[in-house]
Amino acid sequence: MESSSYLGKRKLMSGNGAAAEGEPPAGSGFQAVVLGYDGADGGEPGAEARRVVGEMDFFKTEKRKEEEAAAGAAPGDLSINKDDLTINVRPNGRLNEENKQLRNLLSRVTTNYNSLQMHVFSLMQQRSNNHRGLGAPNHELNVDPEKKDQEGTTRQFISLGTAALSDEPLRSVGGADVRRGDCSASSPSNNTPVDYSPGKGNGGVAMNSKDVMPLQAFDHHQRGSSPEDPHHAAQGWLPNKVPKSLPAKGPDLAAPEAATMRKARVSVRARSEAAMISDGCQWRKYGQKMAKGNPCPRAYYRCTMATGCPVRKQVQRCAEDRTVVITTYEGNHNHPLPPAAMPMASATTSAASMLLSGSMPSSDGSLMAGSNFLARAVLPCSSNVATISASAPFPTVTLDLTQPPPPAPQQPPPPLPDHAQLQAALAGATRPVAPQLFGQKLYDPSKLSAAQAAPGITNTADAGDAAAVMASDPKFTAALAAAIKSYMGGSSSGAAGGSSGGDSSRDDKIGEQDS
DNA sequence: CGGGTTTGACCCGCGC
DNA sequence: GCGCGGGTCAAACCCG
Repeated sequence: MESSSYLGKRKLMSGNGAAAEGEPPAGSGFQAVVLGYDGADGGEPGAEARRVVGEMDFFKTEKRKEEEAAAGAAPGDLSINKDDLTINVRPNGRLNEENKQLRNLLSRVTTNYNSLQMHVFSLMQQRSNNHRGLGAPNHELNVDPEKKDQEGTTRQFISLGTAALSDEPLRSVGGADVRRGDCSASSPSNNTPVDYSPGKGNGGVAMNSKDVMPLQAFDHHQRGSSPEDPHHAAQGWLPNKVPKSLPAKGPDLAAPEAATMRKARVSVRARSEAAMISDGCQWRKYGQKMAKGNPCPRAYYRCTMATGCPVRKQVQRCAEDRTVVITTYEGNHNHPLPPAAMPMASATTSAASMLLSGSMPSSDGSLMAGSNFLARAVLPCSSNVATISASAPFPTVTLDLTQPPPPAPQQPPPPLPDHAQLQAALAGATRPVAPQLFGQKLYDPSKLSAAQAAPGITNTADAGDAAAVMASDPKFTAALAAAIKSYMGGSSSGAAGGSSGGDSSRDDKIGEQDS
């Protein structure tokens, strides 16, 4: 194992080296989560990272919702207010804990939803500006770069909040001793304005509304798995073999659950001619292998945005339809997240976290039922986009963006000129929707050309933008949540995870077919 | 020359 | 115990 990581040796040697594997940038105490960095902008991580995005305090809103939910909830009650939607669930009394989880779930979903929508909004705005020239006269959305930056930062906060929120329940899931009641304390939803200074409740990383946002992760392996294992903590990314080969890594460490959580994956299916969709992150290919049952090779990538980033992803074309690229994410980033990577990051993070929290062994039917109900109520627009693989070894959320969307749920069209195209993008994510219009450039139009002219990075332009689009799709998140809920319900009813098979990303999926 | 990719070997878990 | 398949390693190679 002392081989450290490949990255450490090869690429990160300078900073991390075999010896320098002190600790992940974000520290091992908590897990910063991010998915993605704009690789297309590639070569300029610093510059990219420096881009500031706007800011908007969604946490307050989020917190308010939570508070409302909590306040309105008499002991034994769960009241959830979302806009005009009110859900009252009256569990059997012993579900308080689960109520908390539900609230967290709701928060995550809601926040993520908002985040994604904001991002889409931003995309459209950017697109609009780009097309009309940045000086588009007093369009209400046409703001100067600085303001844009602020907005972007806001978005980051949003996503950060999502991640942070999503983290807590996971901890609950992960450890028996989790600080369940700790949720509010460690999440950004404190009284104080969002403050991510180091050492603050969320174990945070100083952000100061600048640059990229570190996200707390749903990935527990580092935080949860073994604080007492310095190597792991320092390692950054854990070779799969580690957990596998350490079955009893601390008999007292709730190994099975931890292992399961650690392995949660989020798979995204999208049509793309490019070899790989760009999700805003920089990746380094470290292997390729022919997978059984698929003539197309599977490529293995590792995030290279930061030393020791544990995130990996697999890219493979679908055997049945080679126009479909299946990207499977695993792990959480341990470094700040650039704006361009936020959509995918938040989506996948939420997906994994929801899945993980939902797969809680102690879950009983009532929780499942409640969750399902919740999901359907809050996310009425969910379609059969998200599915969850019940096949072992690891729970995998599959977001299928290749399928035609169901009858379009009415979405209040933003008063934007090019809204039609965006709508199309959101509706389908099936076609290479105006790929050149969206994507990583959104936060800094001036970088557009540079970004596009950045070859040599494992990133592809068109597919990448398409990915950004799909990741921005509210349905993306909604369907995901619904699918997870559905999955959870199925699991609780005893039909859980009953399959086996080779391709973990495709077989035996329990999908969200209704709603 | 630095950084990324390729590719065969190796390790490990799992099923038979 | 053995074989298979997934995942990773790391030397060799490629490229700008």
